Amino acid sequence: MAEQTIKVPRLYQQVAEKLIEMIESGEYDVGSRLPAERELAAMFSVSRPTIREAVIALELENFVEVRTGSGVYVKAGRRESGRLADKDIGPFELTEARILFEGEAAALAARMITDAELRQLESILGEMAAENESGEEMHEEADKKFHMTIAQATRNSAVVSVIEGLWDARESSPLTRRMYQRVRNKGFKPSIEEHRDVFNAIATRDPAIARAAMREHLTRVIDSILEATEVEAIEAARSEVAKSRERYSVARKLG
Amino acid sequence: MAEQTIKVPRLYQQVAEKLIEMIESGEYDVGSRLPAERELAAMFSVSRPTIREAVIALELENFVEVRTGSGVYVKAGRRESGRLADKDIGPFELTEARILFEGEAAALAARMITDAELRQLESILGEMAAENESGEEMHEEADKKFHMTIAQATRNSAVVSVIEGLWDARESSPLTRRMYQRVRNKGFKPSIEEHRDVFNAIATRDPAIARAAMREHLTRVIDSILEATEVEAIEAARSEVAKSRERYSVARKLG
DNA sequence: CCTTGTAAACTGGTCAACCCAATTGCCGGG
DNA sequence: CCCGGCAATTGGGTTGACCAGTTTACAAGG
Repeated sequence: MAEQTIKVPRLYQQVAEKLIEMIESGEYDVGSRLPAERELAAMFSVSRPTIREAVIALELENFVEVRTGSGVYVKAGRRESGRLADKDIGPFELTEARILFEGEAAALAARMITDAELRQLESILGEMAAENESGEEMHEEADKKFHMTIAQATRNSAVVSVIEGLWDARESSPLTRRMYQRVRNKGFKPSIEEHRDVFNAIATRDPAIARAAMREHLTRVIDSILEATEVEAIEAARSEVAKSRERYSVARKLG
Repeated sequence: MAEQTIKVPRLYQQVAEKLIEMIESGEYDVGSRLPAERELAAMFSVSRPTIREAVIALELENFVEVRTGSGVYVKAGRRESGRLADKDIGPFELTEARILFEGEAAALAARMITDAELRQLESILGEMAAENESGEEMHEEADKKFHMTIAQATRNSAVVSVIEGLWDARESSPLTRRMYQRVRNKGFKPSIEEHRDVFNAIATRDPAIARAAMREHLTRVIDSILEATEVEAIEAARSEVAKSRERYSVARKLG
């Protein structure tokens, strides 16, 4: 059973990935032409249809522009893994919002949660550990389940919807998807210890403690993303919360 | 010179567009399988590679999910069961969520807001007053604008999108809409004083003060709804309203 | 009768070779 | 030096075939 079905990404995705790397590394200047599809096919040892699929993927992400009969050209859009297309939400903004909102959800959940839900939460920690051990692919499932269970414990469907939306938003655009993928590839897995801390905090049924624990956990998530993506500070700088000292003080609330 | 050959969109784009239309028109339910690539190819009278390209486009935009050996399935995330809209969220849940989330947004906004935005906020107070005087219809516009301006001051698009979603959610279910209508009919208008308090609090640029003010404001909103719907609350005593009535006091005490 | 295997049918994944049309570039004639 | 035209190059799209997972139907076995 040591054998795991390693999910082989589709070929065009691998090719697209490599092409993006090449473009981001400046191997092809903006405005310059990429090698012909036939050449690329030879380079990557794949067929031309596969190359075409990859090119289309890059085209949809605004990395390149294809001119019929001429070639595919690197688009002007400021490259360097950063350029968030207007509409999509970057991982930092996303996680910052989660710090704010899930912190409050945890606080409310601490007040409302039932013993049964607490047991369920704890069992999810087990699942998470199991997933971390085995296939890397699934491990986010338990993580989501953990956070959603807390959300549901608030007994507020609006809260549940918002938090689920925030979670799913990471899959919303190819760009953010790639960023999270990068984080995963770097070996960052949801820390059991951190989640257990959150669990313990909620188990105290003290809102302030629960909020502080959740904020702490998500703040570390931001740190992970930062570390993994060595991303331009421009976007990260927007995250005031990440560097803020205005953390909720557990001690203050306890007194 | 005047004659320009209209650029014919690439074939895969045309196909992708048609497929999106079909999906959005509900021709294929979420979770259901689309016709096989070979069938689609026959349907659109194009080759299979072209269909594949179109499918990849939909996949990148999160419309569908491709399962090898099985088929391509319509994804849920995009619309339908996704957003807060048509989720049937009661007014109390909604406002409770706003207390939690907008409170935090206000706190963050207090730290981030620019002088220009502060001026804009203040001018919205003026609009609100004007709307209260004249037609009742419009006055919610200024109210929304007020809250959205604060959200935008956080410089976090995830926060903005969540708060806008929460606002629009009041139009989601018929029940919720009727309740808000009732509140308006009872003569409850967004209080300028309350909003000015929030404005002043944010102007101090102190997160804690801003959060408290926003929570206070929204807590009063819940009171208004409670008061305005008291009769209804008796009818539906065992459902939402009664439960929420006891609930919101919990949220209030969290801070 | 129900269960269980297993093989066939189906579906996406990929490849190879081919034709077409637009673009580019070279080359020779003016 | 300029310009027209032809040929090479490039993307756009097609056909047909084969492979590898999934699903399904059907028959053997309990």
